[in-house]
Amino acid sequence: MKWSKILISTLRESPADAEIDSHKLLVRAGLVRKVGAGLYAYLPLGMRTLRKIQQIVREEMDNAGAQEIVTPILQPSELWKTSHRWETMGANMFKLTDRAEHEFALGPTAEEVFTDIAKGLVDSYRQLPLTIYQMQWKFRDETRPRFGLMRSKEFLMKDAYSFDRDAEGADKSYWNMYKAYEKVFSRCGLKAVPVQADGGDMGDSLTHEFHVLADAGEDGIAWCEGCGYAANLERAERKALVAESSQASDALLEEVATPNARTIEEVASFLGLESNAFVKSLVYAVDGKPVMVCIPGDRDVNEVKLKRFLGAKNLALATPSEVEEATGAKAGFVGPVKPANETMRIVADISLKGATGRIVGANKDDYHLNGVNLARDTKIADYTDLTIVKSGDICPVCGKPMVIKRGIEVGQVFKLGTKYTEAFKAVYKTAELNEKTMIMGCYGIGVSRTLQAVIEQNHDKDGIIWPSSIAPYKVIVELLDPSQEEVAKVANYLETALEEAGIDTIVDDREERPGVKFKDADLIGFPVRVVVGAKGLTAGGVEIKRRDEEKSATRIVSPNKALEVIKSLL
RNA sequence: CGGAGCGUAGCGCAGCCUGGUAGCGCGUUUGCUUCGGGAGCAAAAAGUCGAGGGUUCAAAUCCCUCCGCUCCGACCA
Repeated sequence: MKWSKILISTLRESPADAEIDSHKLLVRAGLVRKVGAGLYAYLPLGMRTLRKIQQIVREEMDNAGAQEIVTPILQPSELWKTSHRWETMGANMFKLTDRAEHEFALGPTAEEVFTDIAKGLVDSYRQLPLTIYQMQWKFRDETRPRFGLMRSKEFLMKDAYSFDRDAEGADKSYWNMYKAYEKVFSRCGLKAVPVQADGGDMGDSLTHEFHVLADAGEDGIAWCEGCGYAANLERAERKALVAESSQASDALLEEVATPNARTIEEVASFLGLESNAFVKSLVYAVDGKPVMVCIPGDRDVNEVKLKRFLGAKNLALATPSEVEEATGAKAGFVGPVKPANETMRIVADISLKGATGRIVGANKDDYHLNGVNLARDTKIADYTDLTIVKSGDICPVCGKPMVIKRGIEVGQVFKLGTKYTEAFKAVYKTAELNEKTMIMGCYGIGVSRTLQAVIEQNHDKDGIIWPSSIAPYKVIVELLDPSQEEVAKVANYLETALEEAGIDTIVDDREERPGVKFKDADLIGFPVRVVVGAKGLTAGGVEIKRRDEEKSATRIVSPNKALEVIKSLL
């Protein structure tokens, strides 16, 4: 294919609205073009790579025994009302009505549709297990789309759903998909690591996310170099060590005036103490009731863990007036010792169990309490893991210190149990003629996000470095002097030979100076570059080099040997 | 949704404070020269200055309203 016949437009400068390298390169290399916030058009080069990723996903799904179907983007509200997600997902969905006032959503995911299909089409245990999947555009009303394709309102997702007779079968389906995902990402040239994740509203607890480690990632991951433990910070645990008391355990309660010192740092510097001597107390509004949460002063609450532990539907920090009503003091001076609302539930982080000699808010403006023994002085109902893991925390598996990394989530596998099949009454007949509810799993890959993640993980200062499996074209032939007959002849010969060998090739036949062509080739990142020019031909042939090699690695090869050499480099 | 910033040619920006006929670089088109890592010269096309309203003899510039975009935060099956 000739460059001059393809809609390619590269930019010398980065677009002003791009922050991270992969986003800048997507636009500069002419792969996509922004249509609106979180909305992108895929241009010919971007489209080619997107299709190659899709093809890899498709092949691995098929290899894993999954069957491809496609379901409508426009989904009737009834399905969502059946699972009650019309309300719970509510604001994240694009909802619309037709002229007859029937309600619809643009599908943000498709558990409901697939469950409904399984309910309708699966009658017998003989039809199970079944895994069906689709690749379809998904829509989510993100409050803040960002980073190009990374978080957009419309994106391409592969979603698969498994239906099994029993828990054992569901387990098998889960790990089958898990393995297929490892293959997908490795074939795309990505180093993606599976990490334990939180199930959110989706179902029971077994779930893994596949992350591409990158500083630009939006998720934090606790990572143990020692044993390979990896978990999303939403879920990550640590070996909880009860922090040593900085003061005598039999210290008596003492009220200290701390005027205008609200934050832990302010009080600490006021009293000349370390922040971990403090117990941070926060009041949450949990399904309409106040709950106080106590954690070590140098830590943060993990609201995901808190929400799960409390079994809460809605959870948010209490408003200033709610805080005063519950404790009798303004935020900054609240604590677990005798709050105004004596029946308020108080929960504490596991690392505070048995803690003594602490400082807490006194539930009285401008005062704190020193010498607090939590067991003696408070009515804390539960001690459980409620904090966000920090760098240096102890791995719950092997006991070594962990580090925090950033990751881009490119896929997730979930065990759903019967959450949807029960709601839809998706049952099958067993051999004994009983009715049984199918056990479900769901498995997603962000196809368009994967495209960008590959760039984030494979680029340098000059541009993208495509893995050859998903490059828009595997080979670029730089025809340096299109007007010179001999040079053009060699380039045409190579184009034909490569295309006949099934290798996508683009010939840069533009009337541009060599420097421009080299810069563009590096920017777009074709895996192999073949330079055809008078100088090289005089020196013995064409010049071949991989994108990830230095200039000095260039090979000079006679045109009739070029195909062989190129194949060995892909 | 809270906080901050931006909107001027396809892209990147200046001009705005202090109102007076719209500018620069890149890209595009034409011609000549050049030609191995983003060439030079000459010429040209391209903008209702985000939209609407107001103040003024006069508004890109001052005021009001709205819209869009970006960043930080909250949110994120």
